Amino acid sequence: MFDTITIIKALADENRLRILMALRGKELCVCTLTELLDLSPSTTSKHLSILKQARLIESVKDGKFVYYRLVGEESPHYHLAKPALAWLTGALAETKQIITDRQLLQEIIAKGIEAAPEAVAASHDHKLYRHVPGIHAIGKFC
Amino acid sequence: MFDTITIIKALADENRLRILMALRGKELCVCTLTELLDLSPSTTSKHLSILKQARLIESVKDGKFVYYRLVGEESPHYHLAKPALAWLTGALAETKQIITDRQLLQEIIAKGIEAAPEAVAASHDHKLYRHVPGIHAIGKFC
DNA sequence: GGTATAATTCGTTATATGACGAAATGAAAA
DNA sequence: TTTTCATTTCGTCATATAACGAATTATACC
Repeated sequence: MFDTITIIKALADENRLRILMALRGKELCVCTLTELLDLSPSTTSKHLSILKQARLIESVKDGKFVYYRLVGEESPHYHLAKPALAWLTGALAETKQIITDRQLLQEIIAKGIEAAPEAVAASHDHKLYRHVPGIHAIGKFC
Repeated sequence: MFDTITIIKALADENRLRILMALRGKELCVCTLTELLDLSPSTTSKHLSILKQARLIESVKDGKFVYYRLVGEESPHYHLAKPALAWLTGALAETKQIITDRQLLQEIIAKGIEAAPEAVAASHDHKLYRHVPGIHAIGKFC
């Protein structure tokens, strides 16, 4: 019961719901999410730590960026997170705010790529892609 | 999105989760829930009003008692409430706290019936059953 | 009628939460 | 090496929340 309450409390904030919906099918770094939500970096980081403590998301460090993603099937916490995320997706994925976020996120990412074309070229050469915040796709880009 | 956030905030409290689980399959009045949760009547009433505003429960007045129940299929809010309640049931129904509550609730109801056998007799005669808080079963008693 | 009981509303209090900026940390770039 | 940038931690503030008791309303009982 305690785990479930922790999850619910983590879900009980609009910005954290937007984060979870933005992370469907991909990894995003803190700065990208900060721009999407229009919050201070410290606030965004705090929201991410709450979601992480609730075992809804996990993080990977890559150079100076920290990428967050929804917990994957291989995580021991997946069985608790999955039903909650499935419900949320059904309830929220096609709401105005989340549709707008999807659009905005595309623009934020496109802007980053345009600003650093050499980084994109490097990533095509299978080198590390550390110059722009960018995005890590998980499975298909949704 | 606003509706879903209202629902999540309504779920973000242990006592309200206990209420929702207690209401599965039956109607209960405020005084029975107050005894189950060991809270003041005003606090219990406030929790119920939050759940009602979130459209997760509805109420029926019967004499001096007010019975609360989970929103039924016929409610226009059912489509929003159902997935949330289904998730919760899966996550919580077999937790220690909720199992204990089921046991305790049986005892509270049994005690009320023992204290007023004539009321039970009246209910068997299809008369109104207003002397003890009691319980209204919805479908099978679960 | 008057009293007792169930429920709600209101005011108060203590705690929890979400926001920010400043400061600290760590890694890449110049 | 020094600087820059991404991130986190910490302290602070304003607001939201959960609890209670007192007062109010409505109904049943005597």
